[in-house]
Amino acid sequence: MNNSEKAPKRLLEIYSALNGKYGRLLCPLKSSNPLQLMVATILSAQCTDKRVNQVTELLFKKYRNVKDFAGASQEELEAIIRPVGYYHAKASNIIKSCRMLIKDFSGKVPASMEMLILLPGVGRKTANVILGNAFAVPGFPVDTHVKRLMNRIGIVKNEESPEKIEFAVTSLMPDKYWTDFSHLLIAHGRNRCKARRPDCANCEIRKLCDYKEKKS
DNA sequence: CTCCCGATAT
DNA sequence: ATATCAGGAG
Repeated sequence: MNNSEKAPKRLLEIYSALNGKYGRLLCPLKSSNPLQLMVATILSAQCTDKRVNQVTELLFKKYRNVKDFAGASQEELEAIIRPVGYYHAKASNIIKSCRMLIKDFSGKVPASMEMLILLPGVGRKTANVILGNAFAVPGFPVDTHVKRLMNRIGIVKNEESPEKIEFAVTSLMPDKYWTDFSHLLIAHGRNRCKARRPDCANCEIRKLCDYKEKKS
């Protein structure tokens, strides 16, 4: 018994309390391969996964592989992804990233953080989504939900950077839990611990959380 | 730090 | 009308 065994206790209790409450854990982004997951995750910035999935259904019929995306017309790609917002930057990043995949990565999405974040439009959050969901490599993506919940629960204080939150959680929890834990936090953030009107009265982890709902 | 940006909920 | 959504780049 040492400190490294005691430290993860609180996060593992949260994990256990949430596990199974939101059905089977699935990646919210519909995709059937690493390339599609990379594209879908680039599109997901500041947009609901529901809308991303609506767009990708059409998108993946028109563009079926890395070469299709690398040779895509900027205008045609923008027209398809427009509903997700930031369409100019996202279309540009997808085309540039796929050209880089062909030029520098043998046409394949790399399975390492250092390589993934070299791709335009791919930061640590997107890279961790790809690692965890496409390659089964341990990754803990910190999105808006994870950031909000980790602050409310009290794992971190006062809106620390996503990177600090990522390192705080990954240092307190065995890597085998990271990907599933991120899915649990996202599901909980969407259904219960919402940004606007958190349902603390019915919260499964009320006892494990520092946040108290304000009564107006 | 600002900017990028459309669709939905409140 | 405003806040929010699986963020990232300059």
